[in-house]
Amino acid sequence: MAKGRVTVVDIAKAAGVSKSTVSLVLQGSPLVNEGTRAKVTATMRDLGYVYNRGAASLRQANGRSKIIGIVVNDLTNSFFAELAVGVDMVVQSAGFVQFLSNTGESIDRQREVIASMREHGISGLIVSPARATEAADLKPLVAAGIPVVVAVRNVPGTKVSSIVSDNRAGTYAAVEHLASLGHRRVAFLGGFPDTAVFDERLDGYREALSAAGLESPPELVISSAPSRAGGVDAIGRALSIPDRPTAAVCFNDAVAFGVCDGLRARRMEPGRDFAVVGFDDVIEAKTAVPALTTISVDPQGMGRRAAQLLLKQINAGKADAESIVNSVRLVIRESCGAKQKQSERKLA
Amino acid sequence: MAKGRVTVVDIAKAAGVSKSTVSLVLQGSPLVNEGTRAKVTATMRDLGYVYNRGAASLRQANGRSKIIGIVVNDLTNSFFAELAVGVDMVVQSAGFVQFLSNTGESIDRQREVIASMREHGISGLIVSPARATEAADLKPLVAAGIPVVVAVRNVPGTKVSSIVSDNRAGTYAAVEHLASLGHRRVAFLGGFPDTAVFDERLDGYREALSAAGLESPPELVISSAPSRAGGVDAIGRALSIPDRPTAAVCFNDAVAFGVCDGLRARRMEPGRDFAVVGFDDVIEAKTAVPALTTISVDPQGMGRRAAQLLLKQINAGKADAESIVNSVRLVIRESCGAKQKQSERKLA
DNA sequence: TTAATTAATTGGAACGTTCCATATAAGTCA
DNA sequence: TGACTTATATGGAACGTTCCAATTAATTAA
Repeated sequence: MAKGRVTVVDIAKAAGVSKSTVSLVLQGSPLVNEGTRAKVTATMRDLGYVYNRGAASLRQANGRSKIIGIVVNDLTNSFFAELAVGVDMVVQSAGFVQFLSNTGESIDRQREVIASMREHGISGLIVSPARATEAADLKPLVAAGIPVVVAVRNVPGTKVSSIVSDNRAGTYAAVEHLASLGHRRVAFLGGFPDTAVFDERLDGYREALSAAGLESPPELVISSAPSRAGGVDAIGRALSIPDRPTAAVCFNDAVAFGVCDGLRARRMEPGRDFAVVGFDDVIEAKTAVPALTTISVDPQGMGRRAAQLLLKQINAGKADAESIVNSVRLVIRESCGAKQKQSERKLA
Repeated sequence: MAKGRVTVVDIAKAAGVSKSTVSLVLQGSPLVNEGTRAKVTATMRDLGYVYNRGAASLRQANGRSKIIGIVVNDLTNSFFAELAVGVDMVVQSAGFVQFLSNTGESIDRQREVIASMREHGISGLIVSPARATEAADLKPLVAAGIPVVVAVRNVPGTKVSSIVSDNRAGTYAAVEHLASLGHRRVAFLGGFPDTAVFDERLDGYREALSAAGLESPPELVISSAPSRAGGVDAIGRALSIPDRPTAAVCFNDAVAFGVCDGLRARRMEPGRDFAVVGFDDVIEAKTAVPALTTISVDPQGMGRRAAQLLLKQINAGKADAESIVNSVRLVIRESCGAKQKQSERKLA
């Protein structure tokens, strides 16, 4: 029926007003008479008008759009998927829409998508950076006055806002808990040693051990891929050392699940024969058997907070870097054996 | 340093050519001399030029952009996250960028985000529709000539392209396999009965049973939420009926994991004491203990194919609906007991 | 009554790009 | 020589919106 798309001029013509008036209606300006407003909105509905945000933001000062970008390093990891969902929630209800891209830890891909997003005129960016992201990758954005918040992983040497979880406090609490259950040899399993997140978690583990008066021999920290397979591998090596650990705090939940798998493969039951605690509290942690004791970080909440921070900066116009650390909490379930100990105590 | 953003006019001025020439360079036109091209690209780099796609697609005929939209019903479900990743892959390498939104099964939210995406001028849409999505929700898009492909779930009565997996063949193969292992009472567990996907999977189950000469008493199909918790619930009910089933094909992997949990809670070992097969082949299926026998659907591949189909239609200009059904395959692991049977056979 | 105020509306210019038709320069052919 | 090509380069006009300054109409103040 229509030859081209319906524009404000078409609406104006049909409603018998000027395009300026239609524009005012579009923006909900109080300067327009209720009657005219009604007439115009009716015409818009009738003609099936769809707003052209591209044209709008072209005209608007400095081309600020209603688009924010979010790039994550691994969307197939449910932690980051949850993060994206959290961002989406607040971004959506603020009338923004999100460009989402997955880098799969590729720094080149990350560069590409960020460039592409800039071309599309994003007014802000949330990035969970790929490994080895440098400050230079984000520099042009901030130079152009585009607010950026990095999430989950920090980018060293960069002056942008960030939101990371309190990794140190998390593993500290985990070790403290295990020590209170009587464990004396606690391993740290999984993760790649070249990352800031790994270092922080390891630090918390070491601090808690020494605070509990326990030693932390280097052979008890065993790194591996931060995945389920990595966990299987790590527990295998952990159980082969002479003076076996009786408990482990794992780099993340994926590793912890792998550790459980590895234990079962050796006829050991996680929670009863060996205590394991994870990190992240992914959705499956609660329903797994045994339910995983872990450090809960609420990635969705983190995403929400990141988005709120970003929106604040977008609205403020000026973006002074702000770093927020997301507090975490130990949630005690079954895989650490605490529940079991408790029932034993009741029997005694 | 710069007061406003750098535009083609600035580049033209600095390079001593006209804006038209700059535009030609931008589009990689062969009409421009190599020398000028080099000079122009150099100036662009020097001045930190960033292309304004908004302005470009405003001018371009009918405002076709390099944006495609993807809306999924539940991004926290790794199946859909994988789907999105698959889409992202091909979309990215075709020079497009994706708007991604999560509806969380809310039809209102879906309407909002689709409207918002239209305003931003997407040139195509991939949607894994929320439950109860109607043809009317997609009608305006196709009327406007915007290619749409629905994935995973079909929307009845709509004339758009679709890509769904061969649900019937999947459960058929599962039942066939279980029957060949000697099972005579096979349950169908989990899922909501009001969906097309459920019906198709149930159909395949029934057909295979009758093909194997087995009966399919109604008490053996037990619906529940398509989640891990739903699985726990369903197996609980399944084991309480008089003539217990000895095997189950589950609505999806989440349900299957729940079923395994429920079995263990009753001191039954999945694979040994009860055969369970899932549907989807999520990443954890392979590494779980026991490894899950399931129907592999390769959501990432599905995403890739959906994106390819969409891009084809975008490039073709005209979009005749095409439906492709994604074939699935039974992958035999441990939870169905086949491996065990095999080793028993070897001993015999 | 006129002047001043308020309320509602409006035409044109601008945003950054692409497209079209035209222009220039150099080379080729009778 | 003049009339063609061919290879490059170019000024406007257009895309759909918003903003600004200006206009009209209705109301109030003096």
